[in-house]
Amino acid sequence: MASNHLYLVDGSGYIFRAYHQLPPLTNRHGLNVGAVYGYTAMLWKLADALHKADGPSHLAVVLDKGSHTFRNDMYDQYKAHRPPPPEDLVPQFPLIRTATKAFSLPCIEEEGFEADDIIATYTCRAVEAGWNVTIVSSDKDLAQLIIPGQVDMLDTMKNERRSSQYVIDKFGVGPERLGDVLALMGDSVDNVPGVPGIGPKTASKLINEHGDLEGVLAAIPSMKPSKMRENLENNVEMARLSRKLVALHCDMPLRQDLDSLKLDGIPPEPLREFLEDQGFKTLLSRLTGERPMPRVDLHATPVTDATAPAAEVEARTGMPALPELPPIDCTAYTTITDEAALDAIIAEAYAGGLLAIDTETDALDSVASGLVGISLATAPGRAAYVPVGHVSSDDMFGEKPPQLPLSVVVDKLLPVLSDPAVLKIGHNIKYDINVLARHGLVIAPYDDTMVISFDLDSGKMLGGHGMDVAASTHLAHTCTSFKDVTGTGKKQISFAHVTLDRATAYAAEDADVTFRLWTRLKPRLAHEAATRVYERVDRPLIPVVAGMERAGIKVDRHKLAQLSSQFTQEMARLEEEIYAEAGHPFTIGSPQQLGVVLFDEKGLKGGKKGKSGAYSTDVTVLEKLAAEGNAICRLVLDWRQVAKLKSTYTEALQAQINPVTGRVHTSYSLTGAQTGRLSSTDPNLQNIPIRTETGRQIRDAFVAEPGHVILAADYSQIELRLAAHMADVPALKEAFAAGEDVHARTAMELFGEVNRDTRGRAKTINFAILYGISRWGLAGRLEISADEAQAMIARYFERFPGISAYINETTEHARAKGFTETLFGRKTWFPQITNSIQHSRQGAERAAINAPIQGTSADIIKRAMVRMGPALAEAGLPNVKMLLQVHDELVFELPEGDVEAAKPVIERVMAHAAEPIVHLSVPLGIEIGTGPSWGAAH
DNA sequence: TGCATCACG
DNA sequence: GACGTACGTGATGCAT
Repeated sequence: MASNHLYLVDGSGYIFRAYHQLPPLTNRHGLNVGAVYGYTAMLWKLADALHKADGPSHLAVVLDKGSHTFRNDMYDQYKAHRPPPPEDLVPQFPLIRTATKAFSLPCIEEEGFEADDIIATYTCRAVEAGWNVTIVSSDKDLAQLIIPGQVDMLDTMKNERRSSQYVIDKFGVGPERLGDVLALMGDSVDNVPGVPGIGPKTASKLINEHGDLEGVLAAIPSMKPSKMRENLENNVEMARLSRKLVALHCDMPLRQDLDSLKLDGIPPEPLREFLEDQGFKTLLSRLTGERPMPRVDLHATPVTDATAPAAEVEARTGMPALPELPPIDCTAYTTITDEAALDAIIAEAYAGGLLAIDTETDALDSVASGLVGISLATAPGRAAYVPVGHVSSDDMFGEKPPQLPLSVVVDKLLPVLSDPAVLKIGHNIKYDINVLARHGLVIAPYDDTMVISFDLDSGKMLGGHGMDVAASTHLAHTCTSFKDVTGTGKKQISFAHVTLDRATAYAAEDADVTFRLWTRLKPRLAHEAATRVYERVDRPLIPVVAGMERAGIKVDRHKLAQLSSQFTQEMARLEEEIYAEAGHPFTIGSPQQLGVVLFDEKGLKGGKKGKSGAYSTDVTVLEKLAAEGNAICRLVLDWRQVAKLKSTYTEALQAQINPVTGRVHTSYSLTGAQTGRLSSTDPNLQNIPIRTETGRQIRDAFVAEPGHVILAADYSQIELRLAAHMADVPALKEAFAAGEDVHARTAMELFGEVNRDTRGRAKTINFAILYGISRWGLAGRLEISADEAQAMIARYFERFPGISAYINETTEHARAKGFTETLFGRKTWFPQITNSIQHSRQGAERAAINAPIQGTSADIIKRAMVRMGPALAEAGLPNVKMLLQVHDELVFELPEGDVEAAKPVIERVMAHAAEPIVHLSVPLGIEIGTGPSWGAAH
């Protein structure tokens, strides 16, 4: 028996939510239609489920009409505090009606009645008739209507069906008692008063104890005296009124009967016209069947139109549009296998003064991999591939393809690669510098289109600044993907096994694309005031970082192995104890299983969180439970720490030791962090433990060669110093100038006394300021109430007035211009800062507050790195090698005998790295330590 | 592949 | 009408 299933769409509720959660979108009339688009896509999805299991057989959209309802007659404050809808949402209301009509769906609205009551009435009628009902809404009031097995709710934005279990999880009572709980809680949005001091937890507790609201009110005299009893006594009538306000009414007059809501598919014509008018192309193409149905990701931010940048750049900077480039043709490239052809392209490079270059290797690691081929481009479309390390491919039956000997290619390229008259262009040229350095080749001068792209557009390019993203953004070109050439997974082959024609098409394209990118991006540097940061900070850093990667750092394998076995024993011991506490073995590393053990089996209270609905078992939760005396939590915390150290550090690090050099060579990304910081991968040497004693032991495995020592030099409190300078805070500047303990000084200003507690709190607040504070966040960190946190922030701003001005000016600038700048002019873009979704926007604001500070710090240490080599050489210390950078720290390896001479040079270079471009009003403090290992140098 | 967790500045 | 609580990273193990 096919049963009827009625879908009731809460259109008014949906549009508010869609407005805040979906990206803004403009139709051809210039109207913002983001919410309408979301609504249209949702209706499409619902209508499309017609006849599917759980899909609708009947459907109606219900809208609010007018603002005065019988609830206002009951309580004049009802919904009184609600702010007027945002300006660009208002014109979308009528479009909702238009959209619904375009789908030929019934649209129900009654003057003087709220959508909720109409939905309730239809639900009751349908239930009486034995139908199933799905209410498409996320309004918690409507959850009162849920009936297990017959009525449920659908949240289309989270793609989540909600049954009575959802109500029980969220409100502690079933749908039939939800009204009583809501009445006690009140609702600040609808201005339902409720009872002060009673939130969801207390409300559900009371209702579960006393049955319903009247039961609770009747029980007041038997309650023991408390603030809560007092609140209840004083608000009996308010509670009764609230109960009436939240109650849903099933007796509204219905103009359309149930059967008239039948859904019979959607006539295409009015819909097509509507979609065309609004410019909803994706939906339109689905309607006309031009393209297979792509999955619409409603949350995706629209990507920059690949053809737009030139015009956009022109509009923004006045830079004239550049001439068109010829189309990219991957079949037009040549494979160079004889000397004459190589000579010819080198001659072209000399003639034009430009040579784009890209190297292909047999692995991703620039220090360990072998050279397979080099591609060269001398003009857009004019590119060639020089294979040098290809071996037999599958279809060549073991025949090695013809190619020039590596030594010949190296000899021929050597002069042009270092010729000052030929600019070499690479995309991530650090990689090529390292690969070619192992064959004695030096590249100079050079440009790097990846770094240029980063210096122009940091924060704008969602997928990073790699070749594929850069090509599609700036050239509207989709590159041949590496995986298309080499395959993927088990079938993946090394580039050395790729046939020459395929290799040429792929590799020469990269050189061609690099050349084209340079023609597009290089001119923008000057027009967008990014030349200084590129030429004075980032470009000169490239060979310096390349050198650090090649140098690597010596790691004591035995020390790591010894730690590993120590950790293994420790874990085994903890495991046993944990299993004993739990009563059975389980996978401790599985947060899911751990959650079951702690919260279901042992009954600890910790609640669920996160959209997956899983229990959270992170440190903050476990620490709290451990402090309450739950032994198992402390054991799990200890186990986690040791497991982390073992898997991420002692084990993985041993595997990363290069068998040839006996050292670990990390790879730094110059474009990975939006603020301008470096990042480190394979392995990440910027997160080696230091905060705990056990973890610190890992640093002891980073050692110097015999006769040498490790020297670590740190900027002390550099970000706080920069904040003091940039926000112009006299009290902080004085403290730094006098060499005082700034956190203590802050504690004095805020609390009037300095002790361990106040200094610790002051330190937290100082950091909070750098990260863009919210009272909620600070409250959580300090374990105080939001009000107290608010008072503390107010006091901070009062004592350090420059700070609040800095925050306001920085966010204002970011909003107006779209980016922030460091003292050296490095830009970071914040496209989300005008996002209509509140939390996206606020996230961008916090990041914008932090970026100038973090970014200036990055600029300074980068300048120190650039100057360090020449300064040491000039001081007669060529054997001092810079190995690592960890954001505010530089790590060196040097002969023992050089230590005393090197210290003042390193100190001076770091302390004065900002000059002469920037003069800081605070000194930069440097702390230096030395020892046989990295651990000992701290 | 996504999520949770945790290592660093 | 609901959200989710500090900035910036990268690596790992589990579960799907």
